[in-house]
Amino acid sequence: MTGEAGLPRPASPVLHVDLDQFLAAVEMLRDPSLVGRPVVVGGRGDPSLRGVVSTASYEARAYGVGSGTPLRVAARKCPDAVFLPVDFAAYEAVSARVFDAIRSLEWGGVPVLVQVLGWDEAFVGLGPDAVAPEPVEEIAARIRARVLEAEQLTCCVGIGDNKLQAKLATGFAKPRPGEPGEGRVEGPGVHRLSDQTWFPVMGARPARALWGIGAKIAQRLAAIDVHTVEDLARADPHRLADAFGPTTGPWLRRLGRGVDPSPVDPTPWVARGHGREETFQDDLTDWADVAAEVARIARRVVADIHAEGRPALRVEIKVRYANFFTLTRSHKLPAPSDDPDLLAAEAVALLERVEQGRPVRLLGVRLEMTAPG
DNA sequence: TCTGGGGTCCTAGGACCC
DNA sequence: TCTGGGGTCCTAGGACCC
Repeated sequence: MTGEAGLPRPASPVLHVDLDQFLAAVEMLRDPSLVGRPVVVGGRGDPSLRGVVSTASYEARAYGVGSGTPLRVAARKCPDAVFLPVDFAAYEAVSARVFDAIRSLEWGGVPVLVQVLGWDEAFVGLGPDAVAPEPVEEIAARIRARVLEAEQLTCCVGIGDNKLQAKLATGFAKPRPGEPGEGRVEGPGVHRLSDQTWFPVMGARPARALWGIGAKIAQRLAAIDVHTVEDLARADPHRLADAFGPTTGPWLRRLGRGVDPSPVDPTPWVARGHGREETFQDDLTDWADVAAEVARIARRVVADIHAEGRPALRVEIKVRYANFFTLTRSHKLPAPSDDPDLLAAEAVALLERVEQGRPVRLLGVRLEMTAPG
């Protein structure tokens, strides 16, 4: 069986697992007194500093605080919230254990395939030739039970005929924030979308609801009179290709029709590159400081790529001025290098290609690595 | 009330080459 | 006379997602 692009298609349903309020939930496990309270995890955990919310607990979401809300705004909307800093190492450790627990599950006598998407999400599926004997809803229930048993965390599961459908189905399974002062309102925990229910459920929803369509693409679609998922499915493919290009156009059309030929790919993640960026609490005005900070950040990134054992092939810097205007400059190296002095000097040299003298709010350095192996 | 940090992929224009 | 046309590499920026 082949999909639209001639790629193998999942023969069995796909599941998407999404941990509930993950960062806040980990913090509640460490400090049970937080349970039931509005908890905001983000930045340095100090709402008087620059930063945004990474995860808000459902109690905090009831006050209109969500991912991406500036911490200062969150503190105004929900003054009683507990603010906590992002603890990368803690979430990574719990996340790894959760997905290991899911990987230990079998489905029809065969280990499941797990494709991790981030700290708190994964697709779960079977190989292309495997056939699941039991109803997929039973697997969903076993995943939720295993995650709860192993790590005392709750999660939701979406089921679909492909990854796109499974990912969107999870949204219907999720709890919702209640009224301010209340806790969460439980959702069903599991929801299933399929080729049969795609248009009845999704057709009238805005195209923006699709995974991969953001505000900008939605706006450009509206300009060619495509507003809903069904509009997108019915749109003239040539018109989409003209407006969005030969790759993005057909991909948008597939999104509208609920088609996704990509398999669940359990191959461990290999980063193309690593970068670090830093927003300064006070804008930098002295460009000697700017150069020194770029060199410092570059050396940290070099340490990151040393951990992978792959040299850098391209150096990129990012400069965000106080007015939020942001630009990047990059340079391909004549030969791969992992030399901290050389790479820091390359990063600093790129500063010569931006306008200097204006106050700087953020600096970033990114190193692209050679392919592994 | 200002707007994080870590990534990926796609597009588009110019350079350069045949 | 007017100024090919395709392919690839490099760079900058845009858009999206978690």
